[in-house]
Amino acid sequence: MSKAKATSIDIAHLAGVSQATVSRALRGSPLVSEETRERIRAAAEQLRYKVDKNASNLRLQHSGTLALLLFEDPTTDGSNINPFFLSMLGSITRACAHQGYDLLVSFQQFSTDWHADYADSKKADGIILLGYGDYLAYLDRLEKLVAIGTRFVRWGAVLPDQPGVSVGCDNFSGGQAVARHFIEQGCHRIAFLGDASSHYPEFFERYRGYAEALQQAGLDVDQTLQVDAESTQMCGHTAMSELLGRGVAFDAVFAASDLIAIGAMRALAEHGYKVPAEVPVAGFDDIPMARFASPPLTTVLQDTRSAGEVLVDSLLRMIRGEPAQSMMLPVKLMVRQSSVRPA
Amino acid sequence: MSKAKATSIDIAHLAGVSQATVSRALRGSPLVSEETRERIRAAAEQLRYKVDKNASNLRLQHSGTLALLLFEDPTTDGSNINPFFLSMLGSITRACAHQGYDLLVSFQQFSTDWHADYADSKKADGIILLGYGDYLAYLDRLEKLVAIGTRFVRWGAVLPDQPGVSVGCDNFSGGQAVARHFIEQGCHRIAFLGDASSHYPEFFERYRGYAEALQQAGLDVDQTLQVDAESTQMCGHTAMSELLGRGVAFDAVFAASDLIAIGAMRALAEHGYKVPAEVPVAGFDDIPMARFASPPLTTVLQDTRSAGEVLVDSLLRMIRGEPAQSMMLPVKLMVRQSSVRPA
DNA sequence: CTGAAAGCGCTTACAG
DNA sequence: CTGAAAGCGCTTACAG
Repeated sequence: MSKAKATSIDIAHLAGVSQATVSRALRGSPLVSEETRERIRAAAEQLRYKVDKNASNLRLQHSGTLALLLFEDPTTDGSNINPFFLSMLGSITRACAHQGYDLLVSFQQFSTDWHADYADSKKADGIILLGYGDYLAYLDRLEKLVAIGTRFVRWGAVLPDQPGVSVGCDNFSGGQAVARHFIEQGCHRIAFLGDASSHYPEFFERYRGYAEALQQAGLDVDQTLQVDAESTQMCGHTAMSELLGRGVAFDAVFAASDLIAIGAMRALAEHGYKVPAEVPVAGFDDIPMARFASPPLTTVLQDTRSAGEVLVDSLLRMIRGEPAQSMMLPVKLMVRQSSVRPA
Repeated sequence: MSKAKATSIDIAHLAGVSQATVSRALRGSPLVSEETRERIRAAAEQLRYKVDKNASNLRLQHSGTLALLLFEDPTTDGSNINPFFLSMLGSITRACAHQGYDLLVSFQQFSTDWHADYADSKKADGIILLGYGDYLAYLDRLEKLVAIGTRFVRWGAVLPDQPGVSVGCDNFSGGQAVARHFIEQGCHRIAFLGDASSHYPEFFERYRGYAEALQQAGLDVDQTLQVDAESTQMCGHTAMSELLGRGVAFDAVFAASDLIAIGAMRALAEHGYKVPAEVPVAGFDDIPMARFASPPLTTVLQDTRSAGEVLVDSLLRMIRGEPAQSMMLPVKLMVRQSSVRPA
């Protein structure tokens, strides 16, 4: 199609210098005279020369690339990615660009033996782990990663004694804020839709915050008001139907994620309940569609923008051999119509 | 942290063979006896060996990687990526994984001199171009890409005589379908919100489809019913306000994208108009939040899933040196509440 | 300030 | 079926 790509030798010939000098000039070494450098730059431009990254990386023993591994729970229908992760992906991409790193994106089946392939094969200098799934099943993989010295950060619940570095939001406070918001409006029997066990620590923290708020208000934490659900609309719909089927009284619904909340609202509507007049509802995440739900969904904002920056910064710090710690990001209750009973 | 990564030489020593044989065995060459191969596989596993991609790629002169360049219009607020592109990104990622390719994701300022850096530097074997922006300004870059033999596909309007390979949906038919849907309900003065010039060919095709449907129905195409807007909610809001300010009569609104439609619906609500009772509205794209808009938004589905597959397949075909052509994907009108006047 | 040379870790003709 | 050797295109100590 077009003649083969120019190499540094071609530039050297054109500029009348050695190949080594071309490399130095282009990498900005101070050992090259301005005059020579200019000549080389011109030659490089003329031949549309670009440093071969494979050769350069091989020599430098690094890649200038970060890998983002997106885990998806295999139980989801697989056709659409959770919008929360998509927006994390957007912010991580931006943060990488800012730092001059490339970002390799990959979906992983939770079952595959993914650990460290990217790092071991030198395709990436470090790894960002993103996604839900059974945390306990995932834990020993993390430990293995730490053991072999792979640099990685993960997004998720930030708990004591975790392997590696984690970045997550303050799920506990978020759960607390939602529960308090309902309690302030006089709700006493607040249902919780979402898994609440150490298998899903993010949801569990939200649940713990919710339970704490109830107890502080002198309210019971009633197990029959909790229904397991993973983060999809369908699960939300199912869980809500399940709750309605139980026949227990409740006066508010706290869904562990926005997708669950949206599914739950649909179930409520199908059963003839009015949100928020009869049942106030709140979610968690503040995905883009939350504000466009009907009614607009009260939720807890996870700031994906700063989350992406913190993830990338922490990882880069580890790559440079600097210390990096786990970090918990603040959340913010976004009160919208779905949770506010008309006066 | 941990000892240096194992190389093929380490494996060779361990397995008692030459380094060349290790390479052959691991690449599945038939020139290696099963017995030897097994021994090597075991040694590799024991040392947790992974082929160094930089070395391998350098030798093989390819990268096994595709680059996705996401252009964003610099006039948007920059904090959030268009959800439509996000879902394209999701589907492209999946398609790449399917084909065993890695995906490098990068945001590009429309102004930067992006062309072919990824390909020239051998970081990627081919490029996928995604994003709006002034098409005319972008055209000569495409031509340059073609000239230097870069393999790429772009998502966008599929027009005659375009440089390179394009994949896009049938915007014309989509626009036509929306207009007809309104006309069937007796609407005569359908406003169009969105740019309608060759600078934005996707919107323009939608507009042309709309105009064609009007003419076929014997209706006027009234220029005062068209308002420029880029694909953001804010622009939609502004455009709708502008239209209302003009004081011209209209009985339906066709927004060139869902984001525009959602912004327009908010403006309509602020001005006291009921959708769809007083003004039916439709959008384009079918982004996830469309069905959760209030009322749920009638729109034109672009099948991002197959779009991603077609983009990746076409690019891979080009990389293999096979012929690849531009392709137009079918669309589907999704009728929801926002466009249907109550009887 | 510049050049000759070694070497990063692979893959694959070439020879056996 | 296996090994010795060349070479992919860089970067950087070493020598001048």
